[in-house]
Amino acid sequence: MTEENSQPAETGKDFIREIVAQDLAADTHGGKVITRFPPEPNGYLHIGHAKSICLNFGLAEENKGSCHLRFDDTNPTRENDEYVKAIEADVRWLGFEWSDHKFFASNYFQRLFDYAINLIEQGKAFVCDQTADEFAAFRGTPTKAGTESPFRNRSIEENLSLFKKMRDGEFDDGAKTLRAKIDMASTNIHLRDPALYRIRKVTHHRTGDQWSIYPTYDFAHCLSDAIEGITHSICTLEFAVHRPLYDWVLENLPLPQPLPKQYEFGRLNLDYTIMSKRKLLQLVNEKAVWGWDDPRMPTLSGMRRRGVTPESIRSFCSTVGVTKHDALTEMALFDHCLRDDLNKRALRAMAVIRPIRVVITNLPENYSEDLEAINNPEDEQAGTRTVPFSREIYIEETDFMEEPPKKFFRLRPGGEVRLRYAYIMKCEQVVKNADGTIDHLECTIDPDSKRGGATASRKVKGTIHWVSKTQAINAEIRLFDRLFSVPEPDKDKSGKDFTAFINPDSFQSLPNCKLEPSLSKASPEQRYQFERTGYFCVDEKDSSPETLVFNRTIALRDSWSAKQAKQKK
RNA sequence: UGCCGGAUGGUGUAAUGGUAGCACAGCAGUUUCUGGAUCUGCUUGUCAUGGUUCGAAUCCAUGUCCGGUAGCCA
Repeated sequence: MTEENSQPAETGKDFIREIVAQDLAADTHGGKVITRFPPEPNGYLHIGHAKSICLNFGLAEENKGSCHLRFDDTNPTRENDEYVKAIEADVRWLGFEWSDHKFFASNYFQRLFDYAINLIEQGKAFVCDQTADEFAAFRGTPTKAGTESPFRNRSIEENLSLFKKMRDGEFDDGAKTLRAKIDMASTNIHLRDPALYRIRKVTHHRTGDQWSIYPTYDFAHCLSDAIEGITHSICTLEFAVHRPLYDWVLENLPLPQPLPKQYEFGRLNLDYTIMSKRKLLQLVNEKAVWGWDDPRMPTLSGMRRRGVTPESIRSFCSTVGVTKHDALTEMALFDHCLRDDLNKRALRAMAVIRPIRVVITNLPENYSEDLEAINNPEDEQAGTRTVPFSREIYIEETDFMEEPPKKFFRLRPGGEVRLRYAYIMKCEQVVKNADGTIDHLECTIDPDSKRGGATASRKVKGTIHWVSKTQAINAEIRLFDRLFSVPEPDKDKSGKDFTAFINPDSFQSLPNCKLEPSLSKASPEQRYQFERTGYFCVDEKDSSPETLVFNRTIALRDSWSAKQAKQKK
């Protein structure tokens, strides 16, 4: 990561960096900063996770500490190894490395079990026979204290024996739980004797059938942090009410000091998309998208496939900052970070997405010429390339209008336009098919108007891109738009499901695009700007040398069509 | 209704008792062989009411609004 990206200069630290700096100054943790990114392997990572990854790994990097990648795999019913693999790949792709600090909560199952025994022995945990419904009914309400479970005062010996039987699979799923004995009258519901262990006779993706009981998040997470010597345990706002329980568990067990401390920040919300793993999974399962890596998905794998760069995601995360209140960030901010990065790194090329054929009548039949084009005006190192020019070319359908509006600077009957890197061209004739559609255009060029030529400096308002017909390569180009048609699809006032707002026009395939020949050797990692159109990359899954498939990562800013749209309104 | 948080332009953020700043978006220009990029300028803000203070976005009080929280999910 470049330093400019990681911290905006001259602006204050966010509140978490402030705390870390204070802890360092006060030597609270012996000068160490150890954070962790703790995904549950039950889905793919999305841009919201990227915010957390950048925070946790960034904090470690900035303070010469370390950040652990820890899989929070305490609920085997919905976790699996495919997700573990995908999560690792995504974190690496984002540009972060955990070296040998890869952990699984499931690695601690035995120690967690021993800690549970310890609590029982202290009389601070008990085995409860209540059903889930009874559990809920006895919990009380925010205003009414709960009622103690009738099993709360079992003897330590009985608890010990029962808990071991739970482990040994002697009871059915849900028949019993291990609960902390805290305070059924607490104003914080999470302190009303919360469950620590539940029975789940399910095969775990790592421990197999070794366990029939699994620790809850509240028991496993804080202890995992303590076991790993985490100094700052950073999570999202909704866990703030769990913090007293986090502290209670740690303070009641013999653990190395100082204990880790939990801090909460506001998760990333982006308009026109959703950030819930459950809902993203629903889109995948209901085949509303092609999969987790659909280019329209806010997942890291989807964004990668669309051509988004990890650098742009990091700069975006740094731009949105870290605060304690929930915010809804505009996608436009992300778009800006994306374009900003792509503009610097993308190789320029010419591609015609919706072709019209043009015959240049004042050129001989087999005319062919090589022209020099700049690969990236933002980066001289990128050099130049050769683009073939000939008697027949393709231009963009949208670059020609028979009856253009005012200020249309492109081609019109009798009008002139500059062909990028080539000649000034005049439209002489529109040749139509029997049905009235345009078959092709007949044009002439000014032969002295090439760069350096006698008439090169003639003022022509518009410059358009083109591709030589004989050397053109065919490709499919896929255009993507936002997945949802409203800013907050999961917050509908009338109670409609988020799927009701899926944008039906979020995907469009153009199968007959014409590309300049240099694009034949494009690789999925290389980002391109198709001049005047947008940023594109080869689809990592569906493209092949025989049939190239490009994805549009994002369109170029387009002040012309923006103005047109406004005038229509 | 309890408890826990939070509130700075349209959006995201900074200012840690001393000139409310930055970025995005928007608007108007400049420039251009990409209607991209660049560059310039502009509009818009401290939730409310009191209090403390020479001075308050910042401290105090009260209120308002918003979010979280009542899985054997994380």
